[in-house]
Amino acid sequence: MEPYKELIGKFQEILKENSLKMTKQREIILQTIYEYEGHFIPEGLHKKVQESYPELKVGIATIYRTLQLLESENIVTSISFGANGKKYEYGGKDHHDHMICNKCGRLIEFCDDTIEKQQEKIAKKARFKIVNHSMQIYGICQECQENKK
Amino acid sequence: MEPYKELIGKFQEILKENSLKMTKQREIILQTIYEYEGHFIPEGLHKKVQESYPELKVGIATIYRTLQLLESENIVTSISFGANGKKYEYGGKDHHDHMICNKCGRLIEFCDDTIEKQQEKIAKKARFKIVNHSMQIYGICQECQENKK
DNA sequence: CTTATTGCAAACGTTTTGCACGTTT
DNA sequence: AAACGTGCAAAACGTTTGCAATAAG
Repeated sequence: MEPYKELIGKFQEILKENSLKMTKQREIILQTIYEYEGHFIPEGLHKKVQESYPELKVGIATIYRTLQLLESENIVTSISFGANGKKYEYGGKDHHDHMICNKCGRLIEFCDDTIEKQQEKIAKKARFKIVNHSMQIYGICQECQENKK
Repeated sequence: MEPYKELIGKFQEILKENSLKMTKQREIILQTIYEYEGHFIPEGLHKKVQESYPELKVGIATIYRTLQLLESENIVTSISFGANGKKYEYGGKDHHDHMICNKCGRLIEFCDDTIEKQQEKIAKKARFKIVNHSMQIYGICQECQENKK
């Protein structure tokens, strides 16, 4: 995975290009996301940031504003859950999709070239310009199948 | 497409199995969904129901409660838009996935056998039991590409 | 010194809930 | 009669916004 140094350099470039400023908050948020294992929700990120840097009193609004910025730059990606908000993850890994367990909520990652290529074909036919895509398979994960009660 | 008579029969069975009751509201909502062309949001469904049966004063809560029930029985399916709610559609048609225009919000349907089969392969490998799946391709639809400003 | 960014609290839109009243079984 | 469903209003939820104060360029 991309080293943190590279990531923050890329972020600084993006900021410069858009006449935005590098702040302590943005740096901490980026770092916390980079170090986050797996998927997270804005509130969880907020708690982690507050725990690590209580003296800064980072507000939840800043978390949301920064996530918006990072998502628009494809540094993080998100999956929506209707009224239940979004889950985010750091996007520096390879592209992948998710299987989502209906019982325990776990996200299992996968990626598949055949599907990726097929998507491109479909979009081309409809003259649809792909920006992004996501695919979810819902069901029951192996563990929950075994723990059935 | 499945005739309405069959649909309502199926619905009545589901209700009986779960010791739920058939009400005027549930019937009207089911019928309105069946007749809905394309995708809808809960508020739109609510308006349509109210217009057709103003004397019943169906509340938005009943719409949400009924949609929950119908979705859990796979009679409708939904796509989430994070904080922006969900779009629903009647699920009695053949399975299909969506391309979603980031500009105008339009949903374009497609379906593809290659992808469907590939999904099954992937799930089998992970011993994940598929209940459902959904796939979205985000981007810009043809029309919005032409109307670019 | 100009402009962007922040935290806070209030506002927002969607969805859910508590409750007394109605309806279905 | 018992159990479930309803409309209503209020609450809850995740998210966004207005604003005065603060910090970065």
